[in-house]
Amino acid sequence: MRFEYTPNEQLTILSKGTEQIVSNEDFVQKLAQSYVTGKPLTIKLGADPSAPDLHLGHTVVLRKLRQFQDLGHDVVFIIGDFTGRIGDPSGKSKTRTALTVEEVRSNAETYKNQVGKILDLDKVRIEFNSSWLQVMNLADTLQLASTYTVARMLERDDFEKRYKNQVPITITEFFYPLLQGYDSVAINADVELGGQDQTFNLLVGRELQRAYGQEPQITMTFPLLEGLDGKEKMSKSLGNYVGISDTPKDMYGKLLSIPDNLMPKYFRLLTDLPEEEIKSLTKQMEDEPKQVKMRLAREIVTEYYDKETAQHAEDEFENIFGKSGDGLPDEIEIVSLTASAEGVPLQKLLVESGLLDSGSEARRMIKQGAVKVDQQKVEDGMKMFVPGDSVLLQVGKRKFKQVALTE
RNA sequence: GGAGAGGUGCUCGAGUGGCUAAUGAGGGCAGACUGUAAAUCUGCUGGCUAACGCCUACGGUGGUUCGAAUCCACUCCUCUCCA
Repeated sequence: MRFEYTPNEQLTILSKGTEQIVSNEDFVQKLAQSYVTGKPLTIKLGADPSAPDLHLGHTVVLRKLRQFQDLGHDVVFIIGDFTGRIGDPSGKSKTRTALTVEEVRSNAETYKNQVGKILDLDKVRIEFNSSWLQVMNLADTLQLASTYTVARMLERDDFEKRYKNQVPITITEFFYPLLQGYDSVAINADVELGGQDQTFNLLVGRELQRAYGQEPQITMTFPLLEGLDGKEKMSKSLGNYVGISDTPKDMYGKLLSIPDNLMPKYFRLLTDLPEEEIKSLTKQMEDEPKQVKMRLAREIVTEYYDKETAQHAEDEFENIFGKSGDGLPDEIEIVSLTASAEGVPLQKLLVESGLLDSGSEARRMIKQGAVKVDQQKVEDGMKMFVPGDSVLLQVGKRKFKQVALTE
């Protein structure tokens, strides 16, 4: 095939937003070589099979992958159905139980649907790493293990930390980087992408490829995206994420709640705005932080939906939280519940409607003045509601339910 | 294999017989202030109950005791040192 962009142009596009590329010279060379031979590079991205809910944190890498695609390179998506059984040691994650074949399959399907919002699925090759890892025998495994030393393993900072702090590390965890690296060997990857926290694993891939007689891959890592709290890496388990399947309304609202200092980073990693514009927006932030943040939210919502939807989300947001609005979203879920003639007390209703999890919590919330009925604060948990009543329940600023009671 | 240390609520971490649903910090939630930002202040943060109160909880099982997170036995798990 013919590449539209020269190696240098490609390099410029592809380098943008990266944290680190190992190594730059090799990358230049690979790009040049593929340009000359007309042979696309094989770009690898590994995916965890257990978390099919993609959030903006994932999209940083996916967006880059899309650029590779647009430039004419081959993207290989590896579903780590086998490595998923070990679980990447990086966090506090404990060894996970093996997923069933069906679970993996259905997760992969979900994944595909979501990834399709960013990548051109027709041009993505999907592989399951169980297809080569499952069949390795002990001899193969030992050979793989012999390519790396304990000392080098302990270079990985989280291993080092845990070792120092006397936190257990299992041998299988040492295998994780090896297996992930072996994936690169299996598909003969030219470039592997990953978050900054994946640096070690990606580099192991290079070593293994060398050991198996291949040209080492280029590793391209990206800054980690902090979540809504502005501190921790965006993740589902921490609840500080914006899912790419979130409703426009949620997406918009969540984005407006990020700490100010995160805005430039979000613009840079999550939108296509040119650097100059991001700079000027950063400047504008000093005087009109809210305007800039609204722009950010609009940009991102537009990316996953469209302009009108984003505008609509903004209008609604302003209506709920703005000074002029009536404080209500335009769509409120309606719940029908039954009640006996003597009625149901408010605190029970809050639980039955699904707004709160337990009666104790309901009592607490009421006591703290967080509960409103038809926009009026109510502090009596025993306020009764009878069949025929239809009321708007609200807890805090963002939880609403319209409850209709029947006999 | 031997010796020692340790396993407490979402997390860290105090607590060595009753006053301990368990100090404190972090996190989270809610209220005030705001731009659903930051900072700050306040309250809440196992479940059931209108409430009094009741139930469940300190790795697991069993025991001592009027009473145990705290003592004993066994057991599982982790770490350190020695081999």
